[in-house]
Amino acid sequence: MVHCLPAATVSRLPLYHQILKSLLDRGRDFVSSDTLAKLMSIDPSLVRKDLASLGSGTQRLGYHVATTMASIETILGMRNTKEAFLVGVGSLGRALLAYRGFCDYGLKIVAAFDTDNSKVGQTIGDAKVMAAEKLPGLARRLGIRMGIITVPAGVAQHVAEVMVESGITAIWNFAPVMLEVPEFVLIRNENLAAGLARLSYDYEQRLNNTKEGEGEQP
Amino acid sequence: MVHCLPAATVSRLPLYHQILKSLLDRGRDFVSSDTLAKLMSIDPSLVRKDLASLGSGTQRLGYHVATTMASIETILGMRNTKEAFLVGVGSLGRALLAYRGFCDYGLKIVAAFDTDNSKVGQTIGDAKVMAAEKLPGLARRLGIRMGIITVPAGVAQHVAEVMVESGITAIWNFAPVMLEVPEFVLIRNENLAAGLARLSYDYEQRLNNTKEGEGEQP
DNA sequence: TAGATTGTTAATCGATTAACAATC
DNA sequence: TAGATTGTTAATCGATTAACAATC
Repeated sequence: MVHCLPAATVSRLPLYHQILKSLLDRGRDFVSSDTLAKLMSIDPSLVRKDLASLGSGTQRLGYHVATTMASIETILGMRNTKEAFLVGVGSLGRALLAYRGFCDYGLKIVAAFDTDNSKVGQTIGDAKVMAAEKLPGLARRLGIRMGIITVPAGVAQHVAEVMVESGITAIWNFAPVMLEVPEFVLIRNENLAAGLARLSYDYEQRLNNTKEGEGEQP
Repeated sequence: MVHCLPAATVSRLPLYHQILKSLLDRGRDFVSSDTLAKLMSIDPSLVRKDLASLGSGTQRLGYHVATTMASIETILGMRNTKEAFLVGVGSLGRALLAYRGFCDYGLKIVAAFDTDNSKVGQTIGDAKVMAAEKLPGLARRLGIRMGIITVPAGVAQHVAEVMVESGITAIWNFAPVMLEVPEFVLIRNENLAAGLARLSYDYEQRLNNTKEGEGEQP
């Protein structure tokens, strides 16, 4: 393996990228670990450690914005186009199909699938909606390796199995289910409700603290 | 503070909840830490440690599905309704408005806002779309504390500031920007592109490994 | 040169795993 | 009772922070 960065570092790279992009847009050439750290609410030395692995720092000046962005893009594989199929043309599926931003990350959704025949034939974004049963044949023919699941929880496991049988080995899963798939299949769960629950917990927590704080005052 | 669970535990609670729900649907009364661990691809002792804080385990039998779910719901504050405003009725905003699942988590999106007048007046899900300038007044009047941002990156910071000025203290942010807000404001970033980047990295990584593996064979 | 800022090492912290006694 | 399974302690691992020397 050329790069084998710590998992925590990898999950911060997209955030650095995002910030660097906005700095680039504003015409900044260099940025310091301190500035980045403040924007991300983390420690400056963590920024330095993360970016040291990219080897793009310059003492006294900081990090060159464009170069650092480019390194991140390479490491994350944003520059290699990955063609994907999406299954489940509900409101979330539609939103993902319509979103233009993913192509910056090398993702190209080439077709969408749904069991609802009234949706078949529509075009959303760049993708045409097709009948679900056409997926296996097309996936094989086009050599598709990535699948996006935006179906309801109840059918997601089935969809995942069909995808795997059709040669798909990386799944971006938006259904709130833990999919059971063979070990060689990559899964990335994007559980919106889990994110909400997290926010909800912190919210609750703060309410309780405030109440207690009030109670403690004499 | 009554509960102050480790951050890692909190982020797993929604996943336990999700799995327990599907077990309940299938009529299971009890489940062991081993079974849960397998479904989540984590260590059984981690499951026991997480759930011990809920105090719902029964030796020899495992965890009572319904009771454990209920505890999680209480801890995560899923049972308290939180009224929210959503700003940005694009395709993602529409998807969130249309999604029925959030009310299980205590979230009720009571209104949506957009600067595009052609969208004003529409009803999506249970929410009516209103003109953006009405947000501050309404938020104050209704005592809204939670905001959902689904606008493009470029205007997200501005929207966040308006929200904060209007009394909103918890923000669920879907725009790919790190928002700068006062310390007392809770932020939960839901960065889809970051998730994609993560999957993309693992995908790339595997490709490289495979290639190297092949190369090494004599 | 002096000063700012990186890169890197050691120290700390928190999360996960392993092991096993407690118990239903 | 014997066996299964939790709860909990100690050990390990990985991630973050603090400190500072290297350097442009």
